Formats: sequence, C-alpha cells, structure tokens
Amino acid sequence: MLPRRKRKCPEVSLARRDEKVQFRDVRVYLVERRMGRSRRTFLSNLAWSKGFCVDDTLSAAVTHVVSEGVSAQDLWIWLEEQGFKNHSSNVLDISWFIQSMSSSLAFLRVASVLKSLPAALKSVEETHCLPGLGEHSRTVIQLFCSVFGVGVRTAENWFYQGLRSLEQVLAEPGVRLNRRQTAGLLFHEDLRVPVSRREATDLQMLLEDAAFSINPSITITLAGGFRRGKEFGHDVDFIVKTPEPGQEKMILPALIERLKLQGILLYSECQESTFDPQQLPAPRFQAMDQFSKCFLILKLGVQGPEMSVRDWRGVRVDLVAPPLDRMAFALLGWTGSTMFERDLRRFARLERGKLLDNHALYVKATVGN
DNA sequence: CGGCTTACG
DNA sequence: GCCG
DNA sequence: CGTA
Ligand SMILES: Nc1nc2c(ncn2[C@H]2C[C@H](O)[C@@H](COP(=O)(O)OP(=O)(O)OP(=O)(O)O)O2)c(=O)[nH]1
Ligand SMILES: [Mg+2]
Ligand SMILES: [Mg+2]
Repeated sequence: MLPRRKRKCPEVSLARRDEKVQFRDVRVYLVERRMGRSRRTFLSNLAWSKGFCVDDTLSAAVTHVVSEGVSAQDLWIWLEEQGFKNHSSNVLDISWFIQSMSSSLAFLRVASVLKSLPAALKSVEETHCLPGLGEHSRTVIQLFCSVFGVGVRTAENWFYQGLRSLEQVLAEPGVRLNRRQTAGLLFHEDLRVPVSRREATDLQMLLEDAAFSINPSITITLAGGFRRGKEFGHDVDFIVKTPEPGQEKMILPALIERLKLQGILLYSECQESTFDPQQLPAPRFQAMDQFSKCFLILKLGVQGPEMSVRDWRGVRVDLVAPPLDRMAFALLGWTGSTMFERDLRRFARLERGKLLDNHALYVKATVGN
C-alpha cells in the first residue's frame, strides 16, 4: 500500500461542497485554547457547511478532536483533565490552515520568480480557491490588512465581528486600537499611495540635512526596494552610517528629534540596540538584539495649485543605524527582497550549517563549545 | 513526508 | 504547494 | 500579534 500523502488529508478533502451532514459517523470537537473564540466559531461554521457535525461540548460521542498550537501530547493531558475517555478518537492538527499558509508561501515564492522574468506573463486567478474564503470576505480582509498595524489575524477578527469597512472599525467602541493601528487608520489613504523614486531621494536629502547638524560625516544610504532599482515602493528604507563608534545608539533619537522640531514627524516607533560583539562568532543563545531601528511616518511636501488644501502627505520611512563594522550585513539584510533574504538564510542554515541575520553570519554552536 | 528566515516590541 |  |  502506498503511503498516504499529507495533502490528501481525508478529514478535509472529502468534504467538498455538500450542504447537509455528510459524515454521520464523524463528530468534530474544536479545542478553543490557543485558537480563540471568534476563530473557533468561524471554523465550526465552515465545518458544518462542509458536511461535518461539530459538537460544542466534549462528549464521549466525539470522534475527531481538532486543535491548533498545542502538541498532541499536551492535548491528551488536557483531554484527560476534561474527563474525555474516548481513546479511539482521532486527535488532529489544524492541517488545512497550515496547508493554506504553506500554499501562500509557495505562491509568494513563484511570484518572486515571476517578478524576475524579463517579460510579464498572463495573470492567474490565484486566491480563488482559498479554503473558507469567498470573494467578499477576501476583499474586506485584504482591505483591513492594508492598514499599518493590522495583519491577517486582526483583519479576520474584525470581519467575524461583522465589521465591513474602516469607517465601521472606527465607529465600533468594542475595537481597541493600539498606537500603530491608530496611526495606520489616520494615514491609511496616504500610505496606500506608492512612493516614487524622486520622492525617496527628496527624503534622502531631507534626512542628510537633518543628520548634518548632528555630525557632518553621517551618511544616509537608500536601502530596500529602491536600492534594488525599483521605481516605486510602499515605504522608503534608509541605513544611517555614523563614523563614530557607539554613536549609532543615539543617532536615531537625535535624528527623530530634529524631524519633530521641523514639524514633519507624524509617527515614530523605535527599537533600541543592545547588539553585543562579544557574542561573535557564535551567539550564546537566541537573545540577540538587532541594532537600532525605527518605523516612521513623515510629512512629505506635495505640489498643488490650490492654497488652503493640504500640501503634504504621510509617507512610511524605515531607518536603521548599524555599528560601522556591521554595515555590510546591514546592507545585505536591508536590500532584500524579502524572498531573497529568506533564501539566503535557508541556504546558510541548510547548506552551510550557519545562521545569518542582519548583523552577522554565526557559526552555530557545536557540542562542547 | 518534513520543512518552509530570523529577529524585536 | 513544492522540493529534497 | 505585528513589523522589517
Ligand atoms: N530577514 C528579513 N528581512 C526582511 C523581511 N522583510 C523585509 N526584509 C528586509 C528586506 C527588504 O528589502 C527590506 C525592506 O523591507 P520593505 O518591507 O520595505 O520591502 P521593500 O523595500 O523591498 O519593498 P517595498 O517597496 O517597500 O514594499 O527589509 C523579512 O521578513 N525577513
Ligand atoms: Mg521598502
Ligand atoms: Mg521598509
């Protein structure tokens, strides 16, 4: 007998498109722990629509226990505690979800390849067969995901709460927005506008001027997509190089302070550096900080004939300030693309047995070292 | 059939 | 989903 | 969880 391929997961693929209960001898129970209530409700409805019978309570009649983010071993312990004795029942991971995530990784990869081709191909209807997502919910969730600070999980939650527009999100008192999301919604329209290369170099000059007043030998280098030659980007990425050792720790706050005084700082969020060269060439453990970096939204002047209308728009800017001797790794890590960075790290680990991050290539710790 | 980048806040 |  |  041939081994069963994992993609032929029968608990999922047999469901297909039937309305009423199709599998009388299957009773599913969804474990709420680490899954979340709204998500569990969604999955439950999905399962019913696919012809499965889903139990709300963990009775002895349950034949299939489905869990997410909990190991089978831990899950059995938990099930024992709940007095669940049906040891012939099947404990399953939430494989269709992993599968859909994995599919999107495969899609991302092939998309990256397609982008590198000399000529464009015909478009493909790709997201059409995502499990559980019709066109409407996909569109709304994509809209929510376009907000800075909102990812798939938050977007799904908002959708399952009945929210269908950003206006509804803002009007809903039950929705708790963090600082990043508040800025993301405030400047949502601005941040959807692609940033041109001209605008990127204008921002570069603006930052060079601000940096000059701190230390005239600071240099500002374009990174990210623009360094790869893109004409437009969703943000502008810069590497700030200081010639003074140690100055990288204060340079970003000093730069941000000047932007604030100029009245062009709309949002800033900083990550501090605790990079420790003592840990080279092998990291002691995984608690390695990255060097100083920040996410900003800056006012960018736009020309317009009309007075008394807004003559600027918000633009996302990322700054990173590596120690001088980490500049090469910073350039490597911040030029991208994202898929290239992932390929490079995968290559380092699998083909070279090393660990690559934004500031070094580490020799992985060996036994007795 | 296991693995899919790595890190911070 | 694709690769080794 | 979200961000690069
Ligand atoms: N290691 C790693 N690096 C990343 C990841 N995402 C982004 N980067 C790096 C590579 C990118 O080129 C760089 C800047 O990220 P951006 O999100 O700004 O992307 P990029 O500038 O390439 O395109 P954009 O036009 O801004 O959408 O940061 C990631 O998930 N892992
Ligand atoms: Mg960018
Ligand atoms: Mg960026």
